[in-house]
Amino acid sequence: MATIKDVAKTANVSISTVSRVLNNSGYTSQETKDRVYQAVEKLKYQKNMVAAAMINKHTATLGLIIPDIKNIFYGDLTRSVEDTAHKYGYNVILCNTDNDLNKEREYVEFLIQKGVDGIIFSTPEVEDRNIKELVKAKPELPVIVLGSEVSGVKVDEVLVNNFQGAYMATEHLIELGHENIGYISGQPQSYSTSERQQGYESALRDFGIEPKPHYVMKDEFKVESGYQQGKEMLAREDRPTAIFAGNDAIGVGVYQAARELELRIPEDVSVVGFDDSQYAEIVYPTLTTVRTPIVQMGDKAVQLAVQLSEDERNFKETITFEPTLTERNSTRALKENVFRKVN
Amino acid sequence: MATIKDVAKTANVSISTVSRVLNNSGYTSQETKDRVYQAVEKLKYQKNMVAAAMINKHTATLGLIIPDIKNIFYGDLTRSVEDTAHKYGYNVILCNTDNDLNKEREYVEFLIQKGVDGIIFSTPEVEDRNIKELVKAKPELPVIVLGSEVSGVKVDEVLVNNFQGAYMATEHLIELGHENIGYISGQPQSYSTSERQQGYESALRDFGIEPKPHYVMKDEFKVESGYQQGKEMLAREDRPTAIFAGNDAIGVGVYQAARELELRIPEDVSVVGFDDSQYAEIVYPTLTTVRTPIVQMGDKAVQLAVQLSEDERNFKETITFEPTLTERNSTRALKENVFRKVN
DNA sequence: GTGAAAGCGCTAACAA
DNA sequence: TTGTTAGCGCTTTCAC
Repeated sequence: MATIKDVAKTANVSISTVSRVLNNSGYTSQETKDRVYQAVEKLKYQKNMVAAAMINKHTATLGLIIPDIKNIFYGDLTRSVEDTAHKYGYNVILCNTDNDLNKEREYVEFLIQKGVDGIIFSTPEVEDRNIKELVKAKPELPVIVLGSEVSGVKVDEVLVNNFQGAYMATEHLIELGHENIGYISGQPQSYSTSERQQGYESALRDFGIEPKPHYVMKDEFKVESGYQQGKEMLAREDRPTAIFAGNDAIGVGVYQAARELELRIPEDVSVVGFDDSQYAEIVYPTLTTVRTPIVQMGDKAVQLAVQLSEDERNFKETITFEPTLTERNSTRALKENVFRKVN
Repeated sequence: MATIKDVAKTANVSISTVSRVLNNSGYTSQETKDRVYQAVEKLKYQKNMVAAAMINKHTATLGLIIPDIKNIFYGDLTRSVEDTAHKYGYNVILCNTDNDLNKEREYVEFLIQKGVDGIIFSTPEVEDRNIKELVKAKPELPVIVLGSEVSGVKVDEVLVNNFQGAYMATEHLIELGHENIGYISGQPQSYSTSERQQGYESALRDFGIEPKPHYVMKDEFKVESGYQQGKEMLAREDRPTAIFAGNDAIGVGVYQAARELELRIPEDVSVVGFDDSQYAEIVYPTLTTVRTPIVQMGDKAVQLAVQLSEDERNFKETITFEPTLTERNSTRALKENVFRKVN
């Protein structure tokens, strides 16, 4: 592979001149510029970025840490992150942790050794000690947390308003006349799970409905988990007439459970999901769900990372995006709405 | 950040000694080893891999080029690739091209400048000029093509037997008594599309059924495309009683089309997909589909890339994996099977 | 405007 | 067994 030396030689200039024209730094005459570009062309020279990175301390690479790319939510997120990164001239190294903090730590170390310019975490844990340690150990490294808050340290966060989303979902159901509304969600220790629960309960109370503890179940943000929990909740004597699922995958699991119990959706049970992932449009009936503006969020996270690494600004900010409700066909009016907002 | 110099200083040895113990190369006494490790511990030293890479010409990074990570097929694939890469101590840089060859070229250049140790292409194009150019320009760079053949150049390929998979799908349908079987598939120029078509037609012929050209449609490997094509094909007077979809996404689109036309699956129309992606288990009824051993394929691709980069072996090989049929609930017997294999 | 030279952090001869 | 030294390919002062 041709190096800068080769270019210098064939262009009959010094390597510093080559560097200058290629990086547009310092003065160079048009004539030498031309000569250099010709040489570059001729030798098909490509800059060795690892050599450059050694000096610049800039690798144009971002790390993205997620639980699992097979999960379509993270597919959408990753695509958005990669797209904006690419727009800014960065690449992204993908890391799947399966929510395993040890695996995550390994990845973080590796990324640091490789000199990435920033790390974007999209991990559902509130108590992520890796993030805390990292932020303390390397305060100059841009760290963006996407989708959840981390307790105890200040980092840049880009969030969706989970409370509001859950509130909207629940409110929608209440306005349709539902009173017995279940909440089936994912990891109990996850930020989203608890924020959404608060929104759900808050909506219930605001309409004068007392939340029932046995209408709340939590396990994992997965189809299988939604199925198991759904089967249990829908098999109850006093089964809810509507279920607010912590995410779309759980919603899909609830569909399966309902089908097994010969309950029709939405006739016998309404369901609302969260995320507005691809699942929502693929299932039948299509799933009413809370839309997380995932593309904008991924975009913003990368923007922050890039700014942090290039401008070295350093105020930790929290940016919250507002969700919207996407109404489809998995909910229906139970009866005329008898509930009115009391608070 | 602590450098090797700092470690050398606090351990009271030379930097080459530090390098030796950290890389387990050459002789070092236990005592110095201990001292070095202590210093490393104390300073929380992490090796700067970009400096090392400059000498080694080894970045422990692989590039993975796919059309779109949002497509769940590539989600599964990417996960498998990343997992094995991680097992071997490599990271993967993800690149989404949207099948845009210009975008792909950009990525390839970037990856080369960053000195990746290999590139895995999973692009559906047979005529990918980027791959051809790359292989010619840098024959020493490990290039693995995953899931499709590239005409005109020798590269390492890991494939699924598309012909056989399509044959099995079609045969399954024929054995169920279907004669009028449609084939709705993706990009006409894609390797998979044509291989699968051949398997489909071959099965038909082997059972004495003449393929009908108007039962074959091709557009894109997407839900929407399956829906549009499905609507058209199922609206025909002589609509097929079964459809072999080029992949699961198309199969899902066919479901939607059938629903719109008030055709029941599998009562009125049977459908078989390809890939055995997550979609297959989520839709209702669950989708019978040809299972691509995607995990093993991703795994193998990485193995090859790693071997190629570390051992510098260099025989271009083609590894073909055999698909299997996963029977679920989207197909049913039309009548007693009247077809017998004639060839 | 341009070139010489130092040095980024590390590895690998080569000496000792 | 350990240290000295020469680079890897590039950027960037600092002279000229």
